[in-house]
Parts: sequence; C-alpha cells; structure tokens
Amino acid sequence: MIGTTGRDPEALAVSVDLVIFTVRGDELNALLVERGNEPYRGACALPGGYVRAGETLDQAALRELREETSLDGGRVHLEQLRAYSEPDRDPRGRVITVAYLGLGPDLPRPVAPRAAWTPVADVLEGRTVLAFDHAGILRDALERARTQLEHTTIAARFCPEPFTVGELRRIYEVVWGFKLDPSNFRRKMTRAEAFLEPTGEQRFPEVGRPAALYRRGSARYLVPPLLRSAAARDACP
Amino acid sequence: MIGTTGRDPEALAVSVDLVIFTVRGDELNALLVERGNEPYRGACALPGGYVRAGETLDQAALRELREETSLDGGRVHLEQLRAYSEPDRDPRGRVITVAYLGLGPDLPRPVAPRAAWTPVADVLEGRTVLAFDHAGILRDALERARTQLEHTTIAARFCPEPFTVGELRRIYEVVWGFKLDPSNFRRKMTRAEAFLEPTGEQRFPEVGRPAALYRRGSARYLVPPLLRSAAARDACP
DNA sequence: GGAATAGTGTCTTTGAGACAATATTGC
DNA sequence: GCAATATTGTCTCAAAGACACTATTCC
Repeated sequence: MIGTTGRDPEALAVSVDLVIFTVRGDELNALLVERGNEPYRGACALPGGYVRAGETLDQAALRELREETSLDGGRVHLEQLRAYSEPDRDPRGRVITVAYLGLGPDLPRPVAPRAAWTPVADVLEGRTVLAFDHAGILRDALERARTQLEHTTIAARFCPEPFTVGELRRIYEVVWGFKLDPSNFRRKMTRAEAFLEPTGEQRFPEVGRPAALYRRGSARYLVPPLLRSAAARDACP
Repeated sequence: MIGTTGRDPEALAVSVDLVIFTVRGDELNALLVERGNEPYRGACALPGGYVRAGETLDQAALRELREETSLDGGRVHLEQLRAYSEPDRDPRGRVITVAYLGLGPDLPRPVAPRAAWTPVADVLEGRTVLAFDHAGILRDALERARTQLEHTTIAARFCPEPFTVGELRRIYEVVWGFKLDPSNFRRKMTRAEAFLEPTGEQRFPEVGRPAALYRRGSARYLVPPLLRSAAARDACP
C-alpha cells in the first residue's frame, strides 16, 4: 500500500510546525488550521508541512508561513523552538517535527481557507482540541515566548509601529497573563538602552490622555531583563 | 552506487550529535572522537549517530552517550539544543542533526577507542579543527551552557558530591571564562533556596582552610538568577 | 466634573559589587 | 611566620515594587 494514500511506514520524514502568536484585543491568539483529512479530521492543528529536498528548516518554516498568511516574512519574528520525536506522534508514520515560534503584530486574516486565529486560552483550557502532540508544542512555545519577553526586545515586534508604552505593556500583560504597574513598566522600558526610540509624535486615543509614540530601537536584548518571577507574585491567575 | 559506501542522496536522514562538557582541572573539556572514515578522516567530530526506527531523539542521544562513555545516563544531564539543517552540511547526503548538550562531573576516560576529552579552548582558537558544522554546534552549546548556569542549578551537576562552594565557583569560572568574587558568590549560592544542602562535614585540602561540604538541593532553578552581564565587566578575556 | 489613561516623583527594600577583615589549614 | 583558601561582615549603589500625585484628553 506504500505510496497510495499514506506514507511508507519505514521512512523517516521531517516536518516543521509553526506556532504563530499574535495579540488581538486583550487575548493571545495562535494561528491554527482545521484539518481536512484523516487523521484528526475536523480537529485543529498547527500549520506546518514536510521539509523539502534542498531546504533548510528555517526556509521550510518561512515557506509555510507564507502559505498560511499573506505576510512577507519580514514582519514576523521566527525562531526554532525544538524537535519533537515520539515515534507514535503521527499515526501515518515516523515523522520528526521541528517546531518554530513566530511572533508578529496584530496580523491580518490568514489567507489559507481553513486557517484562523484562535485564542490560546481555548487550547490551554481544553475548549479547542489540537491534533497530534500539538497542544504540548503550543504550551512549550508559550513558555518560550514568555521567557523571550523577559530577556529580549521582541515584545515590540508584536506592536505595529509606531506604538505607545501602553500598547507595549499590554503585550506583556496578555502574554504573561497578569497586570503590570504602568509607572514602573514605563521607567523600565524607557531606561533600557536602544529599546524605544521616541518619534516625537503623539497618539490621541478615544479616551484618556494622549500618549507619546515610539519605534523599535536597535537593541535585541533587554538589559537588565524584566523578570516575571518577582512581578508574578501579583495577579497570576 | 546507492547502498554501497555512501547513503542514498535523495533520502533524508536524522542524526543526533552530542556536546558533552566536563570540567577537568581549570579547563572546560568536550568529548570528541577522531574520525576513522571519510569524509573528514582524521579530523575530530562530535560523537553522534543516526536515529533508529523506534527511538526518540532523547533515547538516541542517551544511547550514543553510553556507547562513547561508560556512564549510565543518570550522572549526566542531557538536554536538546537545536536542530541543524543546512542541506550541504554533510557531503554524504541530506542529514538533519539534532544537537544535545550534556553536562557531567569530571568524567572518566571515554570507553570508545577514538574518543577523548579535548579542551574547548583548542576548538575555539582553531588548534583543533572539527568536521562538518560541528564547531558551530559546539559554540552554540557553550553559549547555552553559560546561560544555563545563570538561571538553573545545573552547575552542581558538574561537581561530584559532596562538593565545596569553592568547587562550585570554579565551575562557573571555567565555563564563563572569568573570575568571580568568592564572598559574593558564597552569599548568592547559600541564600538560594534549596540549591545547596550542607552535609555538616568538611574537606581538608592540601592548602588552605578546610571547607564545608554540600550536596545538591532539590531546586532546579536559581532564583534570583546569577547573571553574567554585570559580572562579566571584570576579566572576560 | 468624572472617567480613563499617560506620565512624574518618591519612599522602601532587595540584592549586587567592592572590598576589608578574620579564620583555619599546611608548610 | 607565610601562603593559600574559606568565611563573615560592611558599605555603597542600582534597580524593583508600591504607590501617591499630577496631566491631558473625551464625555
């Protein structure tokens, strides 16, 4: 039966799976696709696919991203998460997958017909069931994203430029899942070297005082880091 | 010619490569094997091998570790580093490799005949040339190990129990490559919750005051972390 | 004025880094 | 005593957290 519907069960395939996060409103969302074929037909899964012959894993991840969203890769931060290799993780055969973590600003509707933004909380709390071992991959990706916010400046990649300190803070609050003190957060961020570049402009929101606008600075790391450990004492649900 | 000496160039293979670090004397060492076959015959390489059919990557890494050293896996900390996938990284064909970082106490002589402990500095400074992309993998593993010392308690895994605070400090100094203040280091480590458990015993060295002995505590994370960023101002070479 | 958000200032505590001083061994 | 390492203690500074207070908008 090899080569008709399934894959050769003796062969070893390598795929990439993408965990693309974006913040919409006050919720963290991930890009999921509804499966049209068995196994797990009708369930949700991470976007992904097999690595092709001449391709690196990074290239395969970027290609899959383009196939699912209309984005040029430039606006999305993509980084390798880790490999998952349980022999029975895919009933079709032996597939080792390398997961990628992607972060982007409030992204447009995905172009692929079965793809949609889904609240991460729905997956964590079991309202949305994921195929394969994808729920575990998503949890790992979330933990990585939370840690990245501590040490790097990627939070700003979630914000369409220009952005306010309040918008940046909301990214941290949504990804970490608890509130931060606005004044301490501002002090921390504005003092960090080359993180925020003031544009001199202001944004006038529907309610409240207008806020200064910033662009991403050149710094890739946030020094000193903004660690959750202490802040999380507050209101972690 | 497929199946005689080389591998099918169309096939996709997955291997694991191990970067096993240990501290011997005042030097950080890595386990390297001298290659007996082409390509890169005579050069050094990371120990590793192909992943077998029913095996996870973790199991493959543990198996390779046992084949190269006489250790039960229990004494060595093994964690996945990342995957490397440049299509031409192995001239024999398409091989995606997943690298593992291993850390252990001053380990015994490896059992495999061509395997030997080699100073990491020899690789970094070009005196030892590694096959494939293994030099890059080793550099990535070193960076990961340095970061792990900041946030976790794995440094104690380098120390045969029981150990002194001075021995633990030497681990940090060797891996990070610069000296630390003994008194500040002691304060930091002894205050960290469940990191060091005093045995009540003492060790009498050849020279100097005897030192209190400790065992590893139950904590896996070092909170607050001991960050290099500030300390490295000192004497990083 | 009131609600809402932005932004400033201040007080306190924690912890890092520098470094002095003392302790205990072998020689 | 001297060399070497362990251990304690102290001073200072940076930064985090709590929180009061002011500023600016829309209604």
